[in-house]
Amino acid sequence: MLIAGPTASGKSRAALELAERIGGVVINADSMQVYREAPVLTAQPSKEDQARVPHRLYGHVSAREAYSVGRYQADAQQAFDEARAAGRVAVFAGGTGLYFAALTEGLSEMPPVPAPIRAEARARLDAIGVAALHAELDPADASRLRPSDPQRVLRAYEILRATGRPLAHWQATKGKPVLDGTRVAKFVLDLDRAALRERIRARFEAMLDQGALDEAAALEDLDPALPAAKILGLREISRLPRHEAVRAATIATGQFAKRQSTWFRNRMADWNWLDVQDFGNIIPAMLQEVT
RNA sequence: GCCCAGGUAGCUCAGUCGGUAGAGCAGCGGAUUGAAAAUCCGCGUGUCGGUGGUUCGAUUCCGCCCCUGGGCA
Repeated sequence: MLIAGPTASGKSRAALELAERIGGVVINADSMQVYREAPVLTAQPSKEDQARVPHRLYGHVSAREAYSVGRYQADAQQAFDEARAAGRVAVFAGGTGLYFAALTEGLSEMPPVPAPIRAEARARLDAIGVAALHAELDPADASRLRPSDPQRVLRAYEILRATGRPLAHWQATKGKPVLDGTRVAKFVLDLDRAALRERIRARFEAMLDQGALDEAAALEDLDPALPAAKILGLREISRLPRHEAVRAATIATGQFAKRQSTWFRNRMADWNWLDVQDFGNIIPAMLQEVT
């Protein structure tokens, strides 16, 4: 069972209650909840909640590592296989559209890029700029990537350097989805933007009272190039007084929620959409889909 | 009470020598293949405080009123 939804929409709670009812195991599908050092800031399920039902892939890697969709796909595959072997239903819950794509659509097979090449590519990007790096790409990649998109241009450059072939070549191959051949029920939790923003604000206030400042302090020296450095609220907490941090983090998180919604609305249009406004109906609606 | 400054987009402000206005932020829409809580693309959403006057035409000029901030009493 797949439960997607924007941040603060109540996915974790829904997944927990559903898993309890059907003897399932909750598997994380969120790119930031994998980091062990920031359970509060990334809104991971509490220790108590995780004790009620088996949870997988929450805080299972260090924020000082560079995690990725590729690693997620492998981790998710293993967690899923183990759930099945144990005779349990896998309940994937999270807000990362790309991770769900890895589960249901699969990623292209691609060789890993060695760390030295990644470092070198990054240095070159910093040295000559995105547009110039874009000009060095294979035409197949250059034509489909904007010269203003540093992240994708960098990725294409890395792959070209590491494999000698353009990214487009690899992306033309289709990999096997984690849930290939599995019968899945897919749900998107929905809530109107204004209400969501208010929940985000209230949740951030609560995070500050539950140790978010200590988490932020402990990650003060984190390499800004690492994915975990992008955890929402991290920068705001360490640089601003409380009320300004709340305001800034709420805005940043609301903007993120909007991007999530765009993905869900356009890429998960055929999923089962449930309004979180009346949370009581969600679990029954999900159970009805399963039986 | 008097004097000064100001009232323009959700916010902070620019501007129109009279021809109904534009930036940043916020917001909205879209893309999304190993950094995805990332990265990128697109879109001004407005009784120009109110009301009279002058004018072909007023957000702009003039009068009065209201509101905000500062100063003097």
